[in-house]
Amino acid sequence: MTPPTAPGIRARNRAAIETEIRRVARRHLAESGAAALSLRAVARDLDMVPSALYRYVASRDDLLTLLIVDAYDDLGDAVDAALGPLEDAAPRSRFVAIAETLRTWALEHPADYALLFGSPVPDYRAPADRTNASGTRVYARLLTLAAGLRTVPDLAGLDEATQLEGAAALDTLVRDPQVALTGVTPLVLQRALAAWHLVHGAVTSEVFEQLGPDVATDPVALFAATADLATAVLFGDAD
Amino acid sequence: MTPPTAPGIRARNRAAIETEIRRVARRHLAESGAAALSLRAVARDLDMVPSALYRYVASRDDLLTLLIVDAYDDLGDAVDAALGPLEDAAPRSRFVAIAETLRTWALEHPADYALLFGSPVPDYRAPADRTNASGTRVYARLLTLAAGLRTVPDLAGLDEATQLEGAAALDTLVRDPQVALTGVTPLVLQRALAAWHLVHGAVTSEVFEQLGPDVATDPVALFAATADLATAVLFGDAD
DNA sequence: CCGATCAGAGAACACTGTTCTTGACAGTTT
DNA sequence: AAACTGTCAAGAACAGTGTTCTCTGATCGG
Repeated sequence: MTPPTAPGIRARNRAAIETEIRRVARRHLAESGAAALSLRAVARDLDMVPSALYRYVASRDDLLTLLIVDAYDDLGDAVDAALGPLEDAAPRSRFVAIAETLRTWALEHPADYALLFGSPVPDYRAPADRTNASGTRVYARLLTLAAGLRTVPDLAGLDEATQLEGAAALDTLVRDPQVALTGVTPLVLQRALAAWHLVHGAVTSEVFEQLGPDVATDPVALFAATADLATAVLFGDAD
Repeated sequence: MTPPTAPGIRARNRAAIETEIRRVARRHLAESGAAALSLRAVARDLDMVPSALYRYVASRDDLLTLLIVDAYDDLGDAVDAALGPLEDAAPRSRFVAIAETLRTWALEHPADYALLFGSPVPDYRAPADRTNASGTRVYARLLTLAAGLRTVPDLAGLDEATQLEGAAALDTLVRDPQVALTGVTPLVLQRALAAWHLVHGAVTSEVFEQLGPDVATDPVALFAATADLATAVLFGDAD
């Protein structure tokens, strides 16, 4: 009955259930947060007994890893989608696109954002071999933008020695062959990191409501100004 | 036997046990993180039965609130101590002092930092009436620094319209009488927030190792450069 | 000294993650 | 077609959790 090259009933069922688990788990994550993610609750939603879940997932931590990779990929996809139409645009508008995508995605998926960029889950370390590929996608995008820069804008009031020493601390990282830093100078990398930290700090503050709710009447405009500031830090009036 | 005005055995015991609970709970928090903070474990360490703890603490969340206030005050004290000798120093060096104190404190108390600035604990909202006083101390310090500024440095490459719109989003906040914003203009406030976000993003990235361990050979120098950048954003070459 | 108040103990309930055993079925091999 | 093998799910169990009772003493104010 089944075509000769078919995956087989078994394999197909397994794949179906695996995606189903992911789906339910992500829903639970969104609704109750990472710390409250319960295998039993997921199992209940799937009309399964808790132990049965262990056929598909090695442990709670393993499920968490799955969700982390999923979240990283979701964010990566969102960034790629935003960057697609801007392929030939100036680096600074590409940077702004990344920043605003990060913000939008974070506000839409606060639990996922917390999972990726919030406090680390205690006694859990994400296995690098499974998360790295997805986790570095956005950073890679950022680095390609910085790679085009040979110099860095000179802001009034900067202490040159402090800046140089800070950049020097990234020297070994720049030379690390594992990180594909296509000829970025330490100074540029330090600036790019700072720009990213600025964006990131702003998003975290808004998503986690660290300054309380409703700080700004127009959060979008406020963030646009912040992102604009970040581009000024990284690109100056280049382009 | 007991002096007439003595607090009485009961009251004294209670006070002693209350501080003891705080002490043990903070140790557990530091060792295992907020999510793993267990009332039963704390009780065990105090040679108490779990239910006895409920004479002193209304719930686990209540204990968490206690720890949050403690942490905020600890950070506030650290910042105040760092700022003390710099009373007459330039705002920019006071800003740097706040930034570096935040970083040092965060690295020394990562669990407390995660509690205050990391992902919010699910299904827990810190009761504002108990945390506000301690929670706003550092922000108040920051604002007094910004209050001296009448204008904001003009960075090359900034889009003026974007900046103005972003600042306008803070207009109602500036006018809010509840927040004692001693005459800070929206533009200055927006810049101050950005400077803070930059510092904050850098600290979070380092404490939570979001870019992996050992990004910089000299994290202190790297952070100094970041803080320097933040002062340039906020103060320019003023002072 | 006595009744009111409070501290702590102990048991219980409803949860959690995880492991082990056991029975049923699918897929493959003979 | 029969026998074997690996997979799946169920069920029970263990240790842990937060929380709420009830009950016994100790401490307090009058």
